[in-house]
Parts: sequence; structure tokens; C-alpha cells
Amino acid sequence: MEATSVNQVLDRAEVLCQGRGVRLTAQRRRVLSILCASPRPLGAYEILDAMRDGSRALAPPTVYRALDFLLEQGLVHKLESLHAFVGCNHPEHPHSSQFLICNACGEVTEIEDEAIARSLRTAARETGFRAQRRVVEVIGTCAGCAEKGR
Amino acid sequence: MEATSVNQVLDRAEVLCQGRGVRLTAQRRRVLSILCASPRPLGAYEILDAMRDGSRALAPPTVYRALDFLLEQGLVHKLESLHAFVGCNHPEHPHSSQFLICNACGEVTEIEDEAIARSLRTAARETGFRAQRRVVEVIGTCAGCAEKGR
DNA sequence: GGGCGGGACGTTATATCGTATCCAAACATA
DNA sequence: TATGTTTGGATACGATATAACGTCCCGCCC
Repeated sequence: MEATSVNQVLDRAEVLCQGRGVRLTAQRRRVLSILCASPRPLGAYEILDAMRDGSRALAPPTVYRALDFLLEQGLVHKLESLHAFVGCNHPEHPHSSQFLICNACGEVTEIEDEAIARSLRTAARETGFRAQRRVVEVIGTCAGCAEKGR
Repeated sequence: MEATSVNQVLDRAEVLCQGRGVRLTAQRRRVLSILCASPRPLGAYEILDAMRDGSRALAPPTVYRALDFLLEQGLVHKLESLHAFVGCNHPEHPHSSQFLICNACGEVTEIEDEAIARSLRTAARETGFRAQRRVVEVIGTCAGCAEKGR
């Protein structure tokens, strides 16, 4: 993501948090900005590395706490199959999206497909299951990489 | 799963592997049987504990290798959101199923919902994505636990 | 049977991911 | 300023997963 775009995301996140009465502190903002600036998902320790500031190294709990907050606020998503995190494209409304993960180039596309969401709701309802969280990750090859025969 | 049923699964797995020209060795059989006998998903280290035999403790790679094989053969599934594994209900045909995971009682239900599968295929096709693996896990409360107000 | 090759397994060590705990600093509120 | 709450720093540890290397065993061919 380009710098301008990252700033837009941060500004929107700021507005969202103010509206919700929660604090987007410097650390949280920093983690969000690192994630949004990355073209690929990042592991917690990669974020940690990116946050190190001169010689001073932060400890894992710092990053995990910030991530917990950002996850709760829907500002980032966790990719369970990668043990990694991505910034969210559209944190405005609560949503449960799906991810297409290319294992050739590493790119991850977040989609919000109503047909998938609907079929998940239907399947859950049929068994009386009350869904709280949905993990939908499709691992494979993106169009670009498939074309290049990767 | 009851003993008879576990044996049935093992026997079917044996037949499947023979048909495919791969070997369901003693270790692999052991891991599969532990998983099938468990009412809940098990972590790799839980399997490891279950495999210890008198004083002799096995090392993690032993279990992970067996799990890799069983995953490849579609005899077990990995639940990414739990870092745990379950035996497969119907390994006969290649399939990609979905999981309903109750975080109250720990029970996991494997379903094979054609509507979900279809909507995933459609979404992937629209973006030219070639799917290799699908992770679909719904975390929430099962009917029984919801009823009891958990 | 003897030799060969490849797959499976044992073992050690280590990488990677995540959390419990305790205390200090920053902040909001009055 | 006093006070309670939220946030963050630091240490230690637990949980999950893999790299690397050597050995054994099995099937195959001669």
C-alpha cells in the first residue's frame, strides 16, 4: 500500500476509534501502519522487528497486545493458516470476510462474498449452531501466478 | 468414537492406502487410531503423549511426519484455528469439508455442504484464483450448548 | 543370499508462535 | 493533587513446528 493510502487508513481508524470511545494509541497505530504498509501478511515477530527503533527491542507481548486490540476493533485480520496478520480493507462496518492466499507470490486478497456468507449462515442454522467467528481461507495460486505457470 | 468404529476406520484406511500404493505404517496407524478414538480434536503434543509407551517418549517429528502423511491422504484434517487435528469421517472420496467448532463443549462437527463449496468455487473463479486447499471453520456455540445457555 | 535404493523413523537441536506475570508509566477524572 | 484505570515494558516460559542427520527396514534386482 502506498504512503498516502496508509495514512488514509490510519485516519479512518482514528475516526472509528474515537467514535467507539477506544484509544488508538501510538503503539497500536504503529502496528496498524506497519501492517497496512506491507504488501503481504506479517507474522507477529516480523512486526516486532519492524517496530524496533534503533537498538531498543520490544518484547512480544507489546505486539500481541496491540494486535488483540486491532483485531477486536476489526482493523486487522488474522490469517489462521499462515499465523500472520493483515490490515483490513474496509473496517467501517463489522464484517466477516474471506481470504484468497496465493502460495506462489504470497499475496492475500480479502473478499466479502455475500454468497459465501449466506451459505455459511444457512449451514449453521440447519444444525442450530450459533456462529461467532468465521475463518474462510482459500489457499492456492492467484490469477497472475497461475498465468506464469507457477 | 467407539472401538468397533475406530477399527472400521482403520480398516478402511488400510484399504485406501493399499489402493493408492502408499504405506499405512504402524506409527501412522497409531496416530490415526488415537485421533479417531478421541471425541475432540487433539494437538500434536497431545497425540505425542498418547503415543508414549512405558517410559519411552517419542519426539515431535515422529508425530508431525505421521500427521503429514495422514493429511496428504485425506485421513485426517487440521483445524487451523485450534492448531489441532481430527480424524476424517469419510476419507473415501477427496473432499474439502467445513467445520463447526463449539468453544463451549469443544465438539467439532465436520460437514460437507455443497452450497458452501459452490460459493467458494464461484468466488475463486471470478478472480481467476486456483484453489488447492480450503479452510472453512466456523467458531461458535453448538445447538446443545446454546440451549443450556453456555 | 547379497547388494542396492528409497522411504520411514529416531534423535538432537532449534526455530517460531504465543502467554502468564508483575510492575511501572500514562492517562482520565474528579 | 489524589485516585483508579488503562496501557506498556520486561522477564520468563509454554506451545507449536521444523531442520538436519543418521540409521534401519523393506522391496527389488541380480
